[in-house]
Amino acid sequence: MTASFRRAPDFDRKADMIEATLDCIADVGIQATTVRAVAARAGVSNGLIRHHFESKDKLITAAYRRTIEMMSEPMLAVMKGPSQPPHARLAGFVVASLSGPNADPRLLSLWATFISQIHANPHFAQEHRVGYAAYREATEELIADVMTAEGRIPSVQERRRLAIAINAVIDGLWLEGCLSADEIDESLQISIGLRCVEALLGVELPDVRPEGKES
Amino acid sequence: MTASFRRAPDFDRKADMIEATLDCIADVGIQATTVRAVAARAGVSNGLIRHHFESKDKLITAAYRRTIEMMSEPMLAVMKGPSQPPHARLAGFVVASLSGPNADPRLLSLWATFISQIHANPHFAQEHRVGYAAYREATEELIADVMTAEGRIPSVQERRRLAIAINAVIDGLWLEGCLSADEIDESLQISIGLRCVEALLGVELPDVRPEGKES
DNA sequence: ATAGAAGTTATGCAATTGCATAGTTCGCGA
DNA sequence: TCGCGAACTATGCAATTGCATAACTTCTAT
Repeated sequence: MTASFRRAPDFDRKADMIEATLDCIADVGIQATTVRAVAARAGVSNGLIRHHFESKDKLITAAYRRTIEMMSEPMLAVMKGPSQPPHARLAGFVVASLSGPNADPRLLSLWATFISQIHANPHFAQEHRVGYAAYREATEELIADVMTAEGRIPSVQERRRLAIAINAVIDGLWLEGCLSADEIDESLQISIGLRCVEALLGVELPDVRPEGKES
Repeated sequence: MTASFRRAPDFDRKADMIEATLDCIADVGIQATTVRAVAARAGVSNGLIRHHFESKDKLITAAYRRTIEMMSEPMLAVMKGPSQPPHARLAGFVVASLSGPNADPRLLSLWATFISQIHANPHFAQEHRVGYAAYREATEELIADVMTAEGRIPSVQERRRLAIAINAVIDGLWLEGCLSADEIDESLQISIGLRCVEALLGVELPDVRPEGKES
């Protein structure tokens, strides 16, 4: 009966559990993601999860929030990163969206899991709406900056139309890339993305390589 | 104890159960899609499902196959429909992919559910691979025909690159459209899709309206 | 030091779930 | 018409699951 344990010191154990939840969902699917399975992965007792999260639903919602956070990271890095000319910034965004951690098929599994439940779970719908609005907002800004630098100030409708189109291209390429990561070359995916954006905006973008290493 | 029932006559009761499964998944999510829930929706006893399907897993797999079938329908309609000039054919494909039954958010829920399980369930991976290969194959053909009609015969790499890009645009727009069906206008989505394809191929496409009604 | 608060484990329970089994009813061919 | 196979229902069971509870351990404030 001796329950010897070490109390989680600095880092937050909650984060551990959320990470274990994501691992579980990505590995065995949402159906097999039980409280016990998550606890086993996190290396804690199942009771502890209940101690930190009000319910399983709250745990899953937290996992969704974390997923949105992960997917937004490349975008935020570009927005908050060192100030660059608009064209380089947009190109950097495209590259970041299609490579690095974002190109991980695991992320697609997670994303699809939550998206599939948006209609069934009202909490998810809210999380999604907020996250996606911010995403499109940012894209619109990136695009508008490029157009303005070209001397072609877009109307509100034009801004929106371009943002929808470019987001669609990037999302679609991300999807395809993750779905067949073994057949499709990542750099090909990136160059297609850049060329599409160039074609849609009628501009020329600088050549940017992943990880910020420029040629 | 009286178990009065009508035997399913002409139409296949299996199809009923698959449809009920899809309804269930779309409405309440894969987690709440139990054999009993499906049986209730189909208006049959839960034992009957087991009678027609070897296991729940087989039922779900059948539901996935049906989903792929539904999503491929517009594509097949264009491919097998009345022979049209290549440009009209491609435009018709874009329109069909972004409107009609394909634009239903319910379809996105179903698709996302299965996609999210591809990694966890080997059967799904197989179903996906086959279905998607056929899809890309067909797109490549449509595109190649257009390019050939323009007198610009594309190389194998060029064909593939264009197919990936155009598929990505269509998939991405479909995604966005389904995800925010209430905010985004369907016809705007279609016109963006057509303009994107035009930009990517460097061609001009005829104006096509949904449901095959040309203007 | 020491008490109290919070982290953590172990265990149990009622509800659910997939599947099995036995029995009932229907339709069709001989 | 009659019998037999298949469609169908009803019921039960073992395993699982989310959650509750009780007990124990560690940390921190005083």
